[in-house]
Amino acid sequence: MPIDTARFRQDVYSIVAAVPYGRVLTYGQVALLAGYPNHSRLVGRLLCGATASAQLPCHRVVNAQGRPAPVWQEQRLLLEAEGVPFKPNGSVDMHLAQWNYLSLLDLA
DNA sequence: AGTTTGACTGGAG
DNA sequence: CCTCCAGCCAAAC
Repeated sequence: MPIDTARFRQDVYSIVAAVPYGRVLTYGQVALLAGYPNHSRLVGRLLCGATASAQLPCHRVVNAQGRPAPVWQEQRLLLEAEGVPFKPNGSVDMHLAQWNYLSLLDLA
């Protein structure tokens, strides 16, 4: 089953745009929610071209280890400014910051 | 049309 | 915790 790139891109944007302030998602999670589990790299590709768009909080997307993009140091500053919990080694504390359906309970 | 690339991932050392 | 490696797959070259 081939991938619907146009729809995939649209879904990725919608998902990322829905991430609450101070919360993060992983590339794999976005790909999964968009309906294509093994396309985490494609998510990264799309967001790379979306950095210019201030409408999209693409800085709230990190890799599965909670590590920000090595080639984009500004991302860490943006996250810290939102109060995202970082561990001493420089990676996000995913246990606290990752956005999932359970996180919806905290927003109440 | 074939090869290389990468804002990924999970596991191994 | 760190780096390295193989698997991954559409996009870019």
